Order: sequence, then C-alpha cells, then structure tokens
Amino acid sequence: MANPLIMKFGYPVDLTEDDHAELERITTHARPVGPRTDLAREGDRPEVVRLVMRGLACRYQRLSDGSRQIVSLMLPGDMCGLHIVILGELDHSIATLSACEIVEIPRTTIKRLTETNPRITRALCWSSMVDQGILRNWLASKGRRQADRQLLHLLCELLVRFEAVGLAEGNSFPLPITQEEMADILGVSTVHANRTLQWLRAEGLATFYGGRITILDRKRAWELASFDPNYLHLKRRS
Amino acid sequence: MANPLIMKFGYPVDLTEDDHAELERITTHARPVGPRTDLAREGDRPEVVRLVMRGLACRYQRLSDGSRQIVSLMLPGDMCGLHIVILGELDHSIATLSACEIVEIPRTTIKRLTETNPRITRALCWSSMVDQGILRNWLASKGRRQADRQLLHLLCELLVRFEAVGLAEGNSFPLPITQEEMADILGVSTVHANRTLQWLRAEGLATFYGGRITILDRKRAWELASFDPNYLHLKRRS
DNA sequence: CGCAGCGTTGACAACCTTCAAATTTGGTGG
DNA sequence: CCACCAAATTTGAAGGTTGTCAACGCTGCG
Repeated sequence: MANPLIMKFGYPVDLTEDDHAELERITTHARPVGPRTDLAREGDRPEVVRLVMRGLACRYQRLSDGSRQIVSLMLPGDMCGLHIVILGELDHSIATLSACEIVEIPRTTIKRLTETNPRITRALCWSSMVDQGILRNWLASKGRRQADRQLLHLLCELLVRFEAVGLAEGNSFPLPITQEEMADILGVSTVHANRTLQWLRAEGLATFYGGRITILDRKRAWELASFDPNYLHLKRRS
Repeated sequence: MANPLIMKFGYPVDLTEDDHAELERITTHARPVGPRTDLAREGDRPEVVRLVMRGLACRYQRLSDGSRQIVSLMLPGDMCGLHIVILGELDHSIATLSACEIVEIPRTTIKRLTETNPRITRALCWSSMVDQGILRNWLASKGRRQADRQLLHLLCELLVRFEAVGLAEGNSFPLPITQEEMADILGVSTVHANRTLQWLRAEGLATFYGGRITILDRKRAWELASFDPNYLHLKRRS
C-alpha cells in the first residue's frame, strides 16, 4: 500500500531512496484511534507532531457559545503541529473525524530531520505553507461565497487533495462525516448544510452517500465554484 | 525609533546583541511605497521576502466575480512570503493599504540566516506559525460570529498586535483604511460594515475616526468578543 | 420493540446584501 | 476664502440568504 506521506512529499522535492527509507521508518508505528476522538486540546503543550496515515482528522476551535468551527481537514499524509515545535500552548484542538491511524513523531525526530536532511526539511516547510494557503482560501471562500458555492469549492479541493495521495477513485473520495460536521466545516447551521447538500444533488453536481462524495460533473463543478487548484501547489517541479 | 522586527522577534527568542545588529542591518534599507499599491500579484514568482517597517499592508484574494477578501493584515514587523522561498507561484496578492516602508529581503539572505542563525530561524518559524494561528482565528470568527462580534474581535486583536510592536497609544492604534477596505477584511458588504461600525459607536465600545481606532471599553470589548489573545503567542518565554 | 442518532421539512425571524440616493468629507484650483 | 469635485460615508427600502425552532421520519442496533 502506498505511503501517503511519501506521495505527498514527492511533490515539492525529489526524494532519494534514503529519504524514502527514512520516511518509511518514521511512519511504521501508526496507532489506531477511534472516530471523534480528541488528539489534543486547546491549551495543551503537546510534545509530538501527529501525522494522519489513514482516516480523516481535523483541527477545530470552539467558541464561548459552544459553537464549533472546523478550520482544517487532515487527510492521510497531512500532519498537525509543526508549530508544536515552536510555540507553547496549542491555540486550537485536534480530533479525528473517522477512525484513523495516527503516527506520533517526537520533536527530537523532527529536530534531527531539520538538522540533517534538507530535502525533508524543505518538504515539511512546503507542507506548512500549503496548509496556510488552504486556510487563506477557506477564509476567502467563507467571506465571499454563498454556502452552496463554498461547499462546491470545498469538494473540488478535497477531490484534488485525495487524488494527490492516491485515495480518490474516479471522481469520488471518502468523506465519512455527518451533516453536522459538514456544517462545522462550512460555518453554517446543520439545517442549512442539509439544504445546501440537497442543492448539490438537485443540480446533478455531486452526491454525498454512504460517507462518500462523488462529483458527477467535474467540469461544471469547477466552473461554478471558480475553482483553481493552484493554491494546493501540487505541480511537480519541472 | 524602535525597530518593530526586533521587538517582535524578542517574543519567541532571546536575541543576542549580534542578532540585534544583524536584524538592524537587514532592515536599514526600507523603500517607501504609496498607499493601495500592489507589491506582488497572484501568479507572480517573487524573489524576495517583504517586510513591513512602517504603515499597513495586507494580503488579499480576488474571486472571479471581482469581489475581494483581505486574508491578513500586515503591521510593522510582519513579513510576507517565507513561502516564496519554498513554493512557485503566489496564490494571493499583497498590497499596501496605507503608505508604507517596505524592506525587500533577498532569498539568499533568508537562506544564509536559516543556515547560520538558529535563533532568528526560530523566530521566522514562530512568525509563520503565528500567522497561521491568526488565519485560523479569522476563519473561526467569520464562520461562527456575526459581523458585529467579528469586528470587535478583530479590533481587540489589532490592539494587542500594535501594542506588541510598541505602536499603540493607550487604547488606540492607527487604522488608516476606508470602510470599503474594512468590509473586505470582514467579508461583508460596505453598507453592512458601515452599520456595524455605527453599532460599535452606539454601544460605546470603540470609535473609528481619522484613521484611528480607539477602544473605549476594553474590558467589555474583550468579553463581548470573547477575545483570548493566546493565539497570538506573545507571552515572553519564562 | 424501543431508543438514539441522523437526516429532512416547514414556518418564521434574524442577518446581511443590493440598489439607489443623499450627505459629508477632503482636496484642489480659482 | 470659497467653489467645486471626487471619494467616502450614511441612509432607507426591499429582497435574498441563513439561522432557529420544532416536528417528523428514517435507520441501525441492543
């Protein structure tokens, strides 16, 4: 089975055989974690970087009124918390959505890598910058699109990101979440998330069934969402 | 006059005298740039990191319908584009809002710093992570707060950030932007931005006059906005 | 069977946008 | 100093989008 981290890091850098071996070694001891389980909470001072190898996880913030906003989705190959190396308290929480397999990388390992392996260091940096780009894009989407286009844009993004780690099948990818969680991603109410999903179906753009998204009309979806994958920076270096 | 970059980098690390001299040297040749001027556009492949020494700048994204979302504000001491070192094309634009003084740091300088000075490297990394935290916070704010609380939260954040670089005066700080630009930050219409600002005034929370924000009732503002400055990571290391 | 979680629906209210127009502000030239 | 103009702010009214509340149905599971 392909290693999502190695696939992902192949985009920004040309990994050597040794790099492959190194990354393979780091990712061997994945720990299973049940669905909807907090991996770290706001205020924690975690000592490890967490890497998703299987399943879907997220970062979220809870506001004082109890509402929740999911601020990023972590697919296989995504990691959270390079910032753990730098900062003190976590300013958001991290949780699984589906059942996951998680690797916990001690900060010492990260330290060693950054001191000895420039290619992997570069990939780590790249990954953090891509996360930042996604965040900017979500913010712009939330700020300037209505919920239906925002949802469509999100699905376009996820299809591309799943493809990048070899986990898309045709125009479909796994998204084992409830509509309530979808609402927390979009920053809308559960009721409105439901109606927005119905619009997707009615328009024949995509379906959400059995924890899977299938994009039915990719071309029209891209157009309607004015989706431009540039911000994912997945072009291999020429 | 205090150097905002040195003030800012003093938070995450204990800079040595040599570090001060190094940063001072880097920031001497600031270039004046007029207000509302693009420094870089989406799709560019910039070769420099830009640092704001005076004035206010921003990053923004323009959507296909022409609407604009400002996705971050750059105060003195803030820089844009560490990701320039890593990635190819810029996925957003960068522009001044007010008249600014900008330092352009060649990538070779950044490269040298990261290879030779671990404290400054750490500060650069920290700065990037804080930016990411702010982005997450803006997203959560946009997703889960109504416009009035979102505005209030933004002003609380800016007051703290201006204080951190020694540019706040009491409970006020410069914000030389139009209401249209404010609307692009909040992701609302100009009309609604105006009405939201009026609410601020009517509630006696803050004023926006002559390009300056004054927070009149800081305690109540923090409470109403449920503001927690933790995500700015400005606590000095103990 | 009964329960709990999830998805769906309708009605209504709140929030926000749009459009158009009026008013104020700030800068420029006479 | 004043007239003038452009830009920015403010206002009202109408309509679209989204939230809230409450109810109902479906599904899977003990």
